[in-house]
Amino acid sequence: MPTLSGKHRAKTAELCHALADETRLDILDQLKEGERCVCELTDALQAGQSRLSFHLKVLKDAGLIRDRPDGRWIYYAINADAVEELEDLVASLKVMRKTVRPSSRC
Amino acid sequence: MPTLSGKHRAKTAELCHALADETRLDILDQLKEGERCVCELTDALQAGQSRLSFHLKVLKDAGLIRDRPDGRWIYYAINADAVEELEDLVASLKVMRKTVRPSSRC
DNA sequence: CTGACACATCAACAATTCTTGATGATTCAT
DNA sequence: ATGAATCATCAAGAATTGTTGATGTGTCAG
Repeated sequence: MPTLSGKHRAKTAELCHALADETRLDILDQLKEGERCVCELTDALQAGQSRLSFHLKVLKDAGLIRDRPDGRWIYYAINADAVEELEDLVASLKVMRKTVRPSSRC
Repeated sequence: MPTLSGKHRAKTAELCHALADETRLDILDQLKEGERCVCELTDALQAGQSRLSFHLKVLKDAGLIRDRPDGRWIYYAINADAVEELEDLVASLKVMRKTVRPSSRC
């Protein structure tokens, strides 16, 4: 339901912003394999703990991932709902007019 | 074909970055109705010509739009190919393992 | 209770991105 | 030719974003 225009515009921009960073794409690529805690991610990607924590927060705020605290660890995983929102965005881009010249006025 | 990992990662990030701005989402929303020249866009959205030119370049560099010079005007339109790339990205996010705990080591 | 571990948060700095106004190139009308 | 219109580009500053190292919080093992 969140698409290009209207009040969802800001949320759409936030969602895309979260995807607009290579470190965060790496994180998502890891999470595709299943839940991961931060220390596993710092191993897999070669990044400092502070840096990963920052990017995980960006992804979480955008709703792309969720966290599940378990004792001393916090497990992160992809949030399937957010992926659906992305599908809606792409779908809305596909709905294009085929008319070539409906405008004027310059 | 461009997904999360590998050499396409940078291009994916660029694509998402182009979508991560409200002004650019507004532009795409306008272009959904068909081709538009810059002066039509400056009218529709309330933005200076210089500012729109900047964002149009970002969208064009990412491959999301194309331009068609015609005399004194330049018409911009959505590039359908880029939308397909976005579909691939979303599709790659949907392919998730359902296993909950394949990892260890912390 | 103490020390080690996993993680978040903060502060300071670096890097990138966005905005604005000015200038330049090209096209068209007269 | 001249002047106006459309658009790109540039330079400078503002704003946002990302990085790094230090510090703080909660949890577990001994």
